Amino acid sequence: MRYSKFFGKTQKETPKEAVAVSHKFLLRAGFVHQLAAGLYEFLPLGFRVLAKVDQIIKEELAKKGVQHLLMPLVHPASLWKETGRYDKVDVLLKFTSARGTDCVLAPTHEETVTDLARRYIHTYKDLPVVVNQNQWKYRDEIRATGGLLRTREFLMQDAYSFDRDKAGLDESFDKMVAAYHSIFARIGIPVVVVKADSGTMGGSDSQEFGVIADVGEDRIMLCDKCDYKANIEKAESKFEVHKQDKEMKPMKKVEGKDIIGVEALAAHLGVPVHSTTMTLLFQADKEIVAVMMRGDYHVSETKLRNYLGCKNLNLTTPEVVKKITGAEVGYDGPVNLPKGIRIVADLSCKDRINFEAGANETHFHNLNVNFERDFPTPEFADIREANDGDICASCGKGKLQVKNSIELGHVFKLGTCYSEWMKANFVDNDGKSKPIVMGCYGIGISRLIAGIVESSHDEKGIIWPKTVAPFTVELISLGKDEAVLKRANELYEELLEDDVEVLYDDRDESAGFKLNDADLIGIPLRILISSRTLEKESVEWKERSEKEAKIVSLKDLKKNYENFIAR
RNA sequence: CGGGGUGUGGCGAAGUUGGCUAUCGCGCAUGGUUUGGGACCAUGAGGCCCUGGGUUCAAGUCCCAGCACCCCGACCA
Repeated sequence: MRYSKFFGKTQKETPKEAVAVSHKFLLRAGFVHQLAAGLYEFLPLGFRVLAKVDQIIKEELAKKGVQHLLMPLVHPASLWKETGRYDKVDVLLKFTSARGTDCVLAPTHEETVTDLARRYIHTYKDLPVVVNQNQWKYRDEIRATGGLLRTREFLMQDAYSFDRDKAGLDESFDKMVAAYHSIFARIGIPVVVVKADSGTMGGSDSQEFGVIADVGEDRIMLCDKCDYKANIEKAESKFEVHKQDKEMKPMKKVEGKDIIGVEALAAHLGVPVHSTTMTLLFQADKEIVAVMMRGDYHVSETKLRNYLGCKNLNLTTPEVVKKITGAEVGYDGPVNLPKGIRIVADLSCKDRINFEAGANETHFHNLNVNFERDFPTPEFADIREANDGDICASCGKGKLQVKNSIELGHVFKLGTCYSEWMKANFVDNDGKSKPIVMGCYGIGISRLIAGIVESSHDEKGIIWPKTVAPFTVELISLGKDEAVLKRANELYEELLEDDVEVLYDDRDESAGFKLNDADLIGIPLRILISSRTLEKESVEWKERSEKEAKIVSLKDLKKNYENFIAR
């Protein structure tokens, strides 16, 4: 392709909306254009990258026997009502067709794929099977951010496995995890795999594939001694145990007016932060639960939700707090709560003696509170979000470090929830009808592109890995010298003959202009011809990832190129 | 969903207490000089100053309403 005829040009100035590095470079270099919030057009450069990633994913999955298919973007609402997700998924865009049918734009495809399964899978002999599609999704996010990092409409690879039992699912799952590793390895992006929560998808044993980057919205914890890795929502750590009093002291009510935050409170009361207690009232489905957390930790709502086994979990409103405790928010405590309120305390609260807690009276706290004596001993559970620097629960030695990560892929063992909701059953070899055991596996393809840029760039622009670069070679001619232009044109034709994906910058522009554009676009190999190089029957050879260029003679070009590709 | 911010040629911006023909840089077109790290000269094209309403002799500028986009937050008691 001649750059002079190419659709989509570079820009010198960064559009003001771009904050994330990937967003800036992808816009400036002409890979994408923003149509509206969270909606992007892929220009020829961007589309070429998208197509390559798409292709790599399909090839790697096919190697594992995964079969490709394609399901619609528009679904009848009835399908979503079957699983109950019609009213539950808040990013679901609902609309009515011209014929008056209620429809949704698919944010994911469990419903349609399970519908296909119940139509086409009848016997255990049809199992196991894994199907995949790379299809657009629409999620009506309230807030799209960071360019391609979080869009409303995005291309996603989503595969679904069907097995006759749990053991089969484990096998399919492992196969898909292996496929994901080969996909990311082939693309050349370093991924970190962490344990994660399965969220509204349902299921268990979920793992996230992410790339570490400051702009990432996920926080993951990595142990610096062992290979324990987990999303912060799930991470398990050891809490520091502090020396406790031997004897219980009498409980004492003290004033702490207008003191916000545990640190200020601890200072005011003259007690260590770890002996303070936050008591939070949660609405867990229909039940109200009081949650006690040691002052130096925060509640992991994910852990709490999993422990309680509830679907919806929210903090109660200040009005409800007032009604239940009789006090303003901020003074809730476990003592004198109305009878029947379930109390769950984090493990870090256990074995404490003489701790602080809110007094359920505006402006007042209790000191020297004790379990059993002052209120019924609560249930204890790990509902704590690990702090940066906590000791790893897995090896007991290393420290957990928090890193930001961009979630690129997510795999879940769904089990039988969808097949039960939608009656996708098969007849097993014992003659009994059983629900199909499912797994699902997704990669955000458009987000992956942003992830690649986030993890592979320098101050001048993008550095594309060879496998997904929009072109493999950028050929640049410098100057107006007839001989140079002639040789460059010949070389361009030769490269095309050899099926090399080449972008030929044939524009009549200054050297700096063209070289800066090349750095920005980030094509892995740059071959430059000028009168200076032509004198020596050679070209300048510069790999985007290398600092220095070298001179390669024209007759050795092909050999060098073959080596470059093979590397 | 809460808070904050921004809307002016394709991009980035300036535009004072309301005032005369809406300004600058980049980009674009034409001609010429240049060509190894975003060259230069000359000429030129390109505007519903987000939309609607209002105030005024006069509105890019003030007021009201709306729309769009961006950022932060959305449990920390």
